[in-house]
Amino acid sequence: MEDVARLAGVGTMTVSRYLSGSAKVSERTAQRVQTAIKQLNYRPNELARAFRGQRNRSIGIIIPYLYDPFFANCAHAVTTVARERGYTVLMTTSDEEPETEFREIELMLQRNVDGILVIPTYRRENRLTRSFFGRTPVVAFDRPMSELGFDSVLVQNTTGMRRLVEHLVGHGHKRIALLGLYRNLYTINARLQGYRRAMQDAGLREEYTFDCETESEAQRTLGAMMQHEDRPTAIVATNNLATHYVLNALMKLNVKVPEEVALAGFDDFELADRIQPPLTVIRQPSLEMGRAATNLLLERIEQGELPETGNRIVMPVEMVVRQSCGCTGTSPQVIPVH
Amino acid sequence: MEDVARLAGVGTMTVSRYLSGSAKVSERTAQRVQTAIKQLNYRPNELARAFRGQRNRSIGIIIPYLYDPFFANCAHAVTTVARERGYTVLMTTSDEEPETEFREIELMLQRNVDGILVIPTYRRENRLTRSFFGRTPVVAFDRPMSELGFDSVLVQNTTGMRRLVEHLVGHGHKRIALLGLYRNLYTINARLQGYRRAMQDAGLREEYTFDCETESEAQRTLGAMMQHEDRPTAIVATNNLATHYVLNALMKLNVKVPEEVALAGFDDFELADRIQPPLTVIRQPSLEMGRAATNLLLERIEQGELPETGNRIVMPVEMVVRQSCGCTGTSPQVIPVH
DNA sequence: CTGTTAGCGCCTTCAA
DNA sequence: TTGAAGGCGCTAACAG
Repeated sequence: MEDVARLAGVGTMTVSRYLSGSAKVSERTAQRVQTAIKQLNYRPNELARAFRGQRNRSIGIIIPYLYDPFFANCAHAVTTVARERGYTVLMTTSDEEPETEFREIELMLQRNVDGILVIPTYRRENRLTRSFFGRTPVVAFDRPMSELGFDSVLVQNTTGMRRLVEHLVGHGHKRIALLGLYRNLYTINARLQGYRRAMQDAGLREEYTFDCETESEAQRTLGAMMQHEDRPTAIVATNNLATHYVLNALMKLNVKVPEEVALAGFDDFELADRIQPPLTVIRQPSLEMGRAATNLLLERIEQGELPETGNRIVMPVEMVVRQSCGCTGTSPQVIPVH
Repeated sequence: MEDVARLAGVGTMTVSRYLSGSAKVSERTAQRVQTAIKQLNYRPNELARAFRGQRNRSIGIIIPYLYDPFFANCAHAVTTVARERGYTVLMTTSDEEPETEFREIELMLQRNVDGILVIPTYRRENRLTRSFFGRTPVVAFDRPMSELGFDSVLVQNTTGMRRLVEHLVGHGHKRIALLGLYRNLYTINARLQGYRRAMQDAGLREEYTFDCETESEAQRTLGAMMQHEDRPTAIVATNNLATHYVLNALMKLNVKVPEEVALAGFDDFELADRIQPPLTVIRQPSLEMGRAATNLLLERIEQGELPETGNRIVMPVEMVVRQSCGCTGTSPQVIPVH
């Protein structure tokens, strides 16, 4: 910067002001500075700026996996919003490991990010306290953070699953089973609650299991279930992986969907309407969530205020009715869930 | 740091040395420093370190889209390797816009990243020269960078497609059409070349079109093609999106796969074996690519040497033979491509 | 509108 | 083995 200043015959502050626009610079000097910058091929050192000033114009995001399309979509929205608003994104994956998550958050804090977006790992982490983060804003995302004072962006897990089950009840099903995966995940548990509520409301007997950690276990579980005399006539799955396990298991068991058993899942996926039968699912607004969470975080950063008690933003979901539930329409119907 | 030093009754340098291990610190002082750090809850400021020193322990990565599973997988591998080797990742998306890409790269350079990983947008960018990057190592990824001196990590696009076509020829097909998308993408063009070579080698007439930019255009194109008297008996698609368009179009046109026309695609996807019929595809090693590219970049960074002429690492692909090509095996066969 | 001074937190260099 | 001085590139604060 000094070189530029010298070449332009001004002080470094003039260059600084020209670059940041923090104060007026006369037309003529601006021109000269401009020229000098071009000539020297000068690039301001963002690192020095960040180091000097208070704000860094960067945020950190920690996600369990990037190969999960739902998370990847969220992450895409985050990078997009951040870019539009002039922020740099430090991104890392936790592999659902609390230890990794903790270390990576600490590293980001040490890099003075202005704020942190996190999809917290499911193990209770009493280390992720407000005091750990100091005055750095944090927004939790997809799963709330237990400690008070953290904003959270969530979806309507409970209501979504409830509507899905109600839809199956509407088809006349009396025996509806839930097959699940990762019970200790917040989202999964919330969906389970939705299922339970819907079943209770309909006066039906609940029947749920989380014994399908692997494809073969799912097959055994379903095999046993379907041999039973009063076997379920409909199944809901708590998440994509569970849906796929169930689908594969039913195929191997030669059970026809939806003729012999109806099926519905939570979380839409790209080919849900290309497979046979097209799947009825709850769709989560992944891009909107990423956008909302990032906007909220940037608001907090720019406002400079930490919330007293963390806000909860709950995003609505949609039911995408295709054919696996027993409906016969040829094109999917999208129904908002309230 | 000064506070810590004061509390421990030592100089700041001792603290610094203790933290970085750059010189010996006596057992006793180490203890005292350690305690002081704990007491004050001190965290070293990575930003100041990066600002001061030459190396930053951070890399940047620019990807077109994170919602594309292939890219997301690559990105996952990048974050994993970087984390293991103690690097922070600045990630952003270009949306395939050269302008955005350029600005974001510049921003990363201004943040003094130690190296940059980029999946370059397809428009020729004469601005991305060696001199633009200065002494910052760059590894291009999935698509090579035209300028000399950039390392590139690619897959066997040409050979992969060639084998795929040869496989169809092996099924006895004489009329094999290629349907493509994004012809100006390096990867797509390379695959086209593979198709052409295979067809020439087999003495067959080439028939390829890139008129399927949208689903409806694909349908029109295929509709016309299939009405023809000597219509193709097999189709290859250049990428996932093209495959899906073709699949949907064929379904709407009521053409049975593989009975009436065989189909094979480039790039595997999660549900390729759940759809009807299960798709025969070329599988790209996305995670391995991400790993290889990151390792190469970190090598360059730690070696501190820029390559004279960019190396090309070409990763092998696999052919996953399922049923859409006309094979009848019930479980997919994975065949390495040489 | 413009320049001067000082200091952000760390580490390289030199001296003890 | 330890400490003191100085400066990385930038900008807030205060003059002019």
